[in-house]
Amino acid sequence: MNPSRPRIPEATVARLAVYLRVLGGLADSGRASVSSGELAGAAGVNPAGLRKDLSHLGPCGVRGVGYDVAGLRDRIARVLGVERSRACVLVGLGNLGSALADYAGFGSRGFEFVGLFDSSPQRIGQVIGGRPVLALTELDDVVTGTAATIGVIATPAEVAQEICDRLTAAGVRSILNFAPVTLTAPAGVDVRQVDLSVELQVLAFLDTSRDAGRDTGSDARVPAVGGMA
Amino acid sequence: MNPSRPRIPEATVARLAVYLRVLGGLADSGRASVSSGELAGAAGVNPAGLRKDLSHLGPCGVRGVGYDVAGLRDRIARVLGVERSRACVLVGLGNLGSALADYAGFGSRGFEFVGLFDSSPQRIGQVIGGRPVLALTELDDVVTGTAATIGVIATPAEVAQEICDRLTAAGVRSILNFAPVTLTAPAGVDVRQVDLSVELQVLAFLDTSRDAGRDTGSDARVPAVGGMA
DNA sequence: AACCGCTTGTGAACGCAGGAACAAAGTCGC
DNA sequence: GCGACTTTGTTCCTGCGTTCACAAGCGGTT
Repeated sequence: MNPSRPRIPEATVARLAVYLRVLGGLADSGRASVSSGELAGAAGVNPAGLRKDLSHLGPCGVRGVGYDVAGLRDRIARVLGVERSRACVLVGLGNLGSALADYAGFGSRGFEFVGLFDSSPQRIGQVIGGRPVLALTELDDVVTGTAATIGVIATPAEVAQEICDRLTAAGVRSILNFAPVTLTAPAGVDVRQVDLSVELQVLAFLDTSRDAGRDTGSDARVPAVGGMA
Repeated sequence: MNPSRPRIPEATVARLAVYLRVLGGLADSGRASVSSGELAGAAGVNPAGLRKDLSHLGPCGVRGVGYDVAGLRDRIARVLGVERSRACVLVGLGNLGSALADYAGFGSRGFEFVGLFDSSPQRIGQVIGGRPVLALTELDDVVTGTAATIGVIATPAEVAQEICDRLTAAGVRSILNFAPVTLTAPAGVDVRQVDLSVELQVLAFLDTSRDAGRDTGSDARVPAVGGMA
């Protein structure tokens, strides 16, 4: 209940980001206030769970009325640390990296790519998402110069660990890795892994077990797709 | 412990997919057997947890020796339902969709895109990842004709729900959604959400709480940048 | 053939997340 | 001004996931 210090469960943080997106949409459509039930419905979660998540921020609603859309949005943004723009670097501009660099969803949510890096001479100098692709040799200078603390790895798996080492050596402390390898990073560095094929394989398993499972399928397990992934 | 039927926790399924990837690498490098400790290290998990995960498949190791790499790999692949190729359709071939269509990691893990769809006339007819982009009007015929059960949505958020409806109406029962919206699907359809900006926001939160949390950072004298934003 | 070391598989405890029910609080209507 | 309704914030409880620790089993060695 302490508003800022006591650590918030990671699952809650992931949902807060979802609430933030929904609130942004509501604010754009002119809504002034919203109830927990409606917000939970739009986010795909349980209303009680949503209120519990918000309780980690301290009281921020008005009983009998609901939540102020803009106020709650700003409060969540502040807690998540996205109320100010954060500098990120992106390494690897193949298909996936280019998609990430050009993804408007990042810029609109407080993330700015201050450096795009690739090892291929063919890609260096290209402009993707409004920024030029730089050579890997400039990585260290850019990271230290911009004080970027977030790095995104979209390279082939073979070089991902090396890039991770260089990023951490340059001062990056949070890494989002799309390469299908398990990275090892020094203590104090957070690494989040997004493996697209893992997501598909989980789907395949659910599909298979549904086909084969006419016995268990009685209850229709609806796992309340909690889109954290 | 029942080898195949009793439902395996979803968290375990996700890790099994990671083990499968690691085992594939070990098999390629000629390794014949591997211990739980080594495999856990390569996958970034606890050895005891790994053994518990594998226990859901029934006994599949040899005490005192370890696990047979190829045998365990095939067994996991069979449980996950990826030992045979699965037909998938992909809707939305912007930057992200094109990256997905061209991502070799899918094909090598038992997923084949049997149909790429987009609404833009400019993209229809283009060949991406070896397959032509089709018009959305053909979606229903392709899904029913190929018996595809998995659909991937990489469209703008505005049309994602409509695509979801069309996919489920055509018979798709598993959906991987990259659009930043919460989809509602009929019961019996699994939806997994991958929101890239949510991942970054979780990183931002960890970063912020680390900056503010002077208690945890006891051991690491992080010289790094002088912390002026 | 028996011992010993190594590794798996499992049982138990701990902590955490999720869900439902209840009390507090504020607003709207009369 | 007062009552009733609405909605939040909290508390309890149930279940799951994770971790630790130990017994069981197999191979190699003497």
